[in-house]
Amino acid sequence: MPLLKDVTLIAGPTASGKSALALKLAREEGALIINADSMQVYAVLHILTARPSPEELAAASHRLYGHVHPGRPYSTGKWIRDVEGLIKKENLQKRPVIFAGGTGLYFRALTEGLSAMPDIPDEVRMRWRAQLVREGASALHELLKEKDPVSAQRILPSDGQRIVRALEVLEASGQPIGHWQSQPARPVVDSLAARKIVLEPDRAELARRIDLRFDRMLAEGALDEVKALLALQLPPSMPAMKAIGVPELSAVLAGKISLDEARNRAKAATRQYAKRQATWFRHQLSARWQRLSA
RNA sequence: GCCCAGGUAGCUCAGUUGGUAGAGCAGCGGACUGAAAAUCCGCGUGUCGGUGGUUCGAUUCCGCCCCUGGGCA
Repeated sequence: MPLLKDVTLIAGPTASGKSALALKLAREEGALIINADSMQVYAVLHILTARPSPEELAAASHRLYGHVHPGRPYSTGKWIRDVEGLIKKENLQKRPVIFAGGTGLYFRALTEGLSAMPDIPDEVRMRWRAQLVREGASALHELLKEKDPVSAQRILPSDGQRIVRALEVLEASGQPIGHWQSQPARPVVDSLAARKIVLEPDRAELARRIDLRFDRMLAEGALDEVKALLALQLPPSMPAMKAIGVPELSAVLAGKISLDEARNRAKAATRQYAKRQATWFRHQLSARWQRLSA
């Protein structure tokens, strides 16, 4: 599949105004907007993930928003395959496309590709994750040292998630994860031809916007949204259950903390998330990205 | 006005039998190849409310003052 050429990438921390910018450009250029945010893919969560409003959705074509059931395991790999499917199905080589979102890894997958790796059977994945919960990260790290010493050296004994990933890839494929990661990856978009924009707003200003936005989310019915999500009875380890605001508001519904407490915690969690995003964009994106302080 | 309890990091508080202090949270910096809104690493000097006194030395003991709660009038 040829690389997509007529592409705009808009990255930025949460609440930085990516969606608004994407919408403006899309209307000027007749472009299609594709979501590059790992949480906005989930159905049910539209308020808490700050998905575009119905009016915004009507003002331009949007794809890959809310298309995943929160109980379905999703991943960067699935997303990039969804993108490739869209490109084929809608013949996007012939149309300007805008990717907007806050998930740095998704942009990397777009511009550099993901190394081909085998799918991990759900059974294998669930088993290792359960073992992580039971035995803790450092015990699994000991195991990894025996089975895949190269990875064990690269991964800290406290980093449970990466340890489990290395173990499951090894079990499912018979090869260490490093073997797969050294395979050449195939990008999806032509990074040199693309217009690449990162929004980098002032931290204090961003914090103000985050506060206002979370208050607005509550006013718009975020609590009801969490109720609807909880009604699905998903394990709390599912990614959708970890969206900022979900654990906090669930605790309110369970009578464990006050709404005010939840409000403060969710705002703090959002600020911390924005900081991690800013760090990623600062160091992981190439110098060829245009950085807007707005 | 009197009595009691407080006043220590941005917040909540611990502590120093006198040798200028440390937790949680917040905040800041960083890592990042299929859960990435994830996962993980690192960073703690602050007139210890003010001012006098005792002392080699006071945030710690004593006096006075200020502030915040609560009680009594």
